[in-house]
Amino acid sequence: MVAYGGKRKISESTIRRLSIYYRVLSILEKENYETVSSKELARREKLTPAQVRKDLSFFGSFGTRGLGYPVSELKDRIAQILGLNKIWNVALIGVGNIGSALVGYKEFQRQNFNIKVIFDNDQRKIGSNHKGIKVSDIKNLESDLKANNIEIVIVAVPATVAQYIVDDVVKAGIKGILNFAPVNLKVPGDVFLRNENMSMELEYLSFALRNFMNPSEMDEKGIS
Amino acid sequence: MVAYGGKRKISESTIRRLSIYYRVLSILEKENYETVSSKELARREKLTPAQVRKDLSFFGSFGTRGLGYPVSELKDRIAQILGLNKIWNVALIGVGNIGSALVGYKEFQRQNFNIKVIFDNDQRKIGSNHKGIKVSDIKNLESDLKANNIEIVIVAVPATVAQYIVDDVVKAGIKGILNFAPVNLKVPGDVFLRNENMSMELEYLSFALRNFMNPSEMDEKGIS
DNA sequence: GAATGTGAAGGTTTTCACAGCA
DNA sequence: TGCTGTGAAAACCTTCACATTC
Repeated sequence: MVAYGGKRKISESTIRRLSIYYRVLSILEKENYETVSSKELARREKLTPAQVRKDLSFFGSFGTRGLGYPVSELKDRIAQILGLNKIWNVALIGVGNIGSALVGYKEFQRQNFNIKVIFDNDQRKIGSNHKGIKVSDIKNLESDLKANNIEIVIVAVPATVAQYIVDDVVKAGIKGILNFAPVNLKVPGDVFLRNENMSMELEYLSFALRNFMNPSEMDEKGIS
Repeated sequence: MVAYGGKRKISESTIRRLSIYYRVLSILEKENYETVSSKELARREKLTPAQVRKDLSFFGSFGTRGLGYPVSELKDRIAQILGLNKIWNVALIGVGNIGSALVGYKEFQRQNFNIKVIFDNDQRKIGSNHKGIKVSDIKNLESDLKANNIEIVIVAVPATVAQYIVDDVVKAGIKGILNFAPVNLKVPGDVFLRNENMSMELEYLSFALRNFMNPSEMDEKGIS
């Protein structure tokens, strides 16, 4: 949970849904909608209207009774809340399989996450170009992070070395880390660490297919 | 939530944590641990011992009082529960940025998710080889899915075409879909669909860094 | 009339605390 | 004694329902 404005507690789920609202509002804006109701917003993402209203109410009163929410304005407000109204300087460590996919990931760019530096320890990769971004030697980590005013670091290195890398990243003063390695990393109390585990959702599918005949069963009877 | 064994309700979070336990148990097994307590399991992943015990208790009594859980046995039991004790035949649609990263993703292989076929609509890619897997023409989707006994399909195509692709995948009788496109897809009630949204965690970091000085504040006071 | 904003109710998940067993 | 397994309590999250506003 999260305290906001010194008062209200905001759950992780609410923040995740803000991301979703932001995406839908971007689409609605392109489709030239001026306003949108909580009902319509909910329908588009299989949520409930009450949930949408409650989520938004934690941050203020953005709607008009009888009318709904102003699309562009709400989108901008959410961008502000999520911190998407500024460009984030991001560094990527590791241009292996996953790393190179992230470099070209359109969604990051669209949301103002700007990958400015890439690090690797492979001499064959160092100095080369990945979509216009030069690959730096991991040896220069601390100085290059500072030189580029990096605020967020994405770690896409093998699990075996991830902790060492993260230790160095922390030493360089970085406070936000996104980790793709399947390992629980230790960071000091003043560092935000999030993990992205791509096989978790596949495992969930595996569990579901293995144990149930169809999704509705998961809510109801179930089998052994 | 999920009903299991016709009785107990199991939450999505519990299943996600089973994935985590499975990973930790694999490591403990390699480190030659014979048993592990809920306390140690919790410590390694920043959970509580009570949580670990409760999660496991939904599926049976695997531990010994006074001693803990047998590592290898528990690992195997969880594999069974999650359906990881069989090889899953997986197809990947779209070998763009993300798609090509997934082909070589070690974690999938390690957990018995076997990408057998790759589809694309780009003539330059069709026929070529990606890490030993031939890229098929998306036109042959239905027949190739059947010929390879595919059970799970990973969708890694642009958001604009994802719904059309998924419609075809559903028509081919596939019941498990993992979607990487940032869009809410519609599937019939008998199909399991999970979404992987890689920018969501980055947005969460952005929110946290924007609004709080450090993680502990998120649980306590908070600022505006 | 239509749709927000929000206390209160209802439901779910986590934590507590302890009985029970090796 | 040490640690599991589990009802009960606490914390948390979602939904309801309605007063309020445009």
